[in-house]
Amino acid sequence: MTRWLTIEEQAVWRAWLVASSMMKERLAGDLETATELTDEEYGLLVQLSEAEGRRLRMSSLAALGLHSRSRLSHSISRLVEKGWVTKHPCDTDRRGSWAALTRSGFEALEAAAPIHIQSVREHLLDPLTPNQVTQLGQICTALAEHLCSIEGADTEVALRVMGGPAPEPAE
Amino acid sequence: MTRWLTIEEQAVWRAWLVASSMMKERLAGDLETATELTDEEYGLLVQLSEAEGRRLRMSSLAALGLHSRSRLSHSISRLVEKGWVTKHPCDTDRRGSWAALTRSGFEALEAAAPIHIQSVREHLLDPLTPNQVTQLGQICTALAEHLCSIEGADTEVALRVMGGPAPEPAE
DNA sequence: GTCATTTAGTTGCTTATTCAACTACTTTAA
DNA sequence: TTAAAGTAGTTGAATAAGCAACTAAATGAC
Repeated sequence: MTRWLTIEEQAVWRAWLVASSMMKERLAGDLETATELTDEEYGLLVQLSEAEGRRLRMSSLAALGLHSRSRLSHSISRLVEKGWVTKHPCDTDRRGSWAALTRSGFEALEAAAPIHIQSVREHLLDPLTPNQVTQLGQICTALAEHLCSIEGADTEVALRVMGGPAPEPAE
Repeated sequence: MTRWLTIEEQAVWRAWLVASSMMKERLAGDLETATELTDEEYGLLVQLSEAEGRRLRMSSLAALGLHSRSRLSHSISRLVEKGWVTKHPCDTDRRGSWAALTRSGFEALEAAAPIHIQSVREHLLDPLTPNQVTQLGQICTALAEHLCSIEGADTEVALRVMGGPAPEPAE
């Protein structure tokens, strides 16, 4: 027998659903209207910018959970066409290849970062009390831990790595 | 000058990002492996099921914020092909049309609902303390209110209406 | 060594999403 | 009453995403 949601549980679930979907849409919108990067591109470039040598193996990039392998391949090709990323072969494993951030990719990212940060502040942090911000951090960490454990992913990696906010403002 | 995020703020933002994207993916996955409905289809059918007479005008459906107008048109066509929805013209406004849930659409939804509820419990509610569930509800409501106010949407409608969990178990 | 497996990554095909243009109807207002 | 503007919804072409099949290299068992 199914245990249905109580009114309160339903309200929490719907609030979560609405907030998370609107948030995603809003942040993507802000980014895309004010910069030359889409949300998706921003995410990938951030990953590259934060990696050692500003480059990552395709597999590592895929493992961050942003994309399926094939989607990543397609997306990176587009970034290469735009001149923001270059690819070169890996010499320790000749199947592999590196995706590396170019100068102009980094500049695009630098230009976009303030917009993005501002947007996160305005829509996520500022509407909440300082207490709520703390609570939200704990709650989302707990949820992420649960979800990572289920699919055998490493929470530390997921939280350190995904969808970060900014490249270092200076080199 | 950009005011960058503190370490703590960054952690909150990333935890939110990771949790919300993994949650979405997980719930969609659970639904799609255990039922004949995709996440998107489920959302649309739920809306119809909860509406007066189990039907809605295309415009109302679009206004719920799930989809753009054109995407909705395409999606509904697919649902019609699958026999879960029918369309008929509106007589008070001859530009308009109704999308109505069919018997078999309702049955598909009924079959899927317990899976979905179970999934929401398991991944969203159960990993949190009762206190955290309450806090999360308040936080997400605040965020939804903020986001709705920005885009002139009605929070009440958004929270009442979007992506609900279930049709009534019996007629 | 060599054959089977696994891993890295790409490609092509199908399906879905977006964007802009379009039809058709309604409303406003002169 | 009729022209202008707005609203409801669809369509088609372009772009992106997802899936399955594929190449190529590495690993592992014997």
